[in-house]
Amino acid sequence: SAGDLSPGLELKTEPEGRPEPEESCPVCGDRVSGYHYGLLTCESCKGFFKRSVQNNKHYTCVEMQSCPMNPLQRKRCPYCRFQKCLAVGMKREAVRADRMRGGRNKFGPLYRRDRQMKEQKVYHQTTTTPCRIKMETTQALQPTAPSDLHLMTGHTNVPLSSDPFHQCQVYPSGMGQLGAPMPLDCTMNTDRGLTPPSLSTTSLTPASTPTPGPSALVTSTPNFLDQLVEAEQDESQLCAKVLASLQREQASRGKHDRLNTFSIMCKMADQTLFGLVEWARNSALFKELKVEDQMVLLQSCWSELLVLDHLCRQVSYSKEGCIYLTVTGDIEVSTILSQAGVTLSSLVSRTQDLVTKLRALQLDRHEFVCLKYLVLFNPDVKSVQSRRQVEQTQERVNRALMERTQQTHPGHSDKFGQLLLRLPEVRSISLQVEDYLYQRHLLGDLPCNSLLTEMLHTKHS
DNA sequence: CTAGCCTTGATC
DNA sequence: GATCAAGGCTAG
Repeated sequence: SAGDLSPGLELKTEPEGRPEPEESCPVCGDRVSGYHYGLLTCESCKGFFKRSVQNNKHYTCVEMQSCPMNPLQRKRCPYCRFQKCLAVGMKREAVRADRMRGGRNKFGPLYRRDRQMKEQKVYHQTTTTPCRIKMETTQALQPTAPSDLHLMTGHTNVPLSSDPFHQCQVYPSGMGQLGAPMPLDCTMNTDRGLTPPSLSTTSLTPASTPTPGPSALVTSTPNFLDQLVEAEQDESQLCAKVLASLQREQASRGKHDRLNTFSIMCKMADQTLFGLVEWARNSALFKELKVEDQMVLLQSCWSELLVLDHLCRQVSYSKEGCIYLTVTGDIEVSTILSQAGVTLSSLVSRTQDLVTKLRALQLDRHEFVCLKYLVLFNPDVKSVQSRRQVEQTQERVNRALMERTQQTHPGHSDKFGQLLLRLPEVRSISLQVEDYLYQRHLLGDLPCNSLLTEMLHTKHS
């Protein structure tokens, strides 16, 4: 029609209109065209980010990874541009793997909240008499507002390593859209009460009741190992927990926003971690330790326990050439290797090698439990107070393991020694896992408020 | 490859 | 039915 005023012109000729909702693109400073992949950006950065993620681009910078980003120079270095995109908080998850058009995703509410917050800001700038209704909305929004993880990434130059799982989406069966909308996936986990509590000092304290005298366990009994094994948690229980947690998560998302494999694995790891902490806290041997020692031990070995747990699951359940992932069914190793980046590929193949070795050794449940205890009771952990006690327990389990392997495999050359020789590799893998997870965490890929993140943080702080 | 404009479609 | 963030298309 005759109007034909470009929006830009319209704004310039209307200085006293609304207090300028026009922002500049946080990536390059160009004019924003709307919310794209998590925040307000310009049209070109939207397109650039989409192409980069869709085609799994890996750029390199020929300069110092700090190239200027403005509308004129943004084309020069896609590496720095993409880094900037991630740093300001553009979300890979918002790029659809199935390329489905139209519709909305889980960021809809986020966008609305962001808008409201901006409105509030403007409102407070322009008036000094806040009205009640507005205050109420602000309060309601306050707690969830600044939770974005990417704020913490700042301008770190995390190398854009593997970006494996974003393309391969898995749809666990039975994931309907249940009612109960969750506030926002990146906010507080209100259901923490149902799952084992977090590792913070407060939560560990009440459960630990240092047994005064020598318990039945501590005096050497012939069933020592059996008792340890009995305390193990059931695999099907874990599976149910993971599924429940995944269903909660999926329920809070839209159809377009299916959890990808990486998110699913994070959830699994998180639930497993809860289970492991619970396992330790319920263990009679562990309860005898001071709470502070319990803390530092768990903080030191959680990833090893996680790896060990994974290994045992693979030895027991996985098919040849596949990784058994509890809820997603089997995933072929070759598939992962073809999609994963360097770090993850190496992790997967190292782990698979270990699985092969442990399978050849015919690792059984009793031995696995022993290994877990050996890892947990690590007297070499710095700042352990009752070092002697930890040492003695470790030695005790060690002896039990030795006796058992000699009993059950009298003909086996040295199963005991062979098992112990695997532990350094477990440790090494676990460290690599931590590194990998921390990198993904910095990229904003890890769900916030997970025990996993908490553990990562205590180590890196 | 870039970026402006176009088409889609779940949600409001 | 309007909205508006997804993906698609295509000159440059």
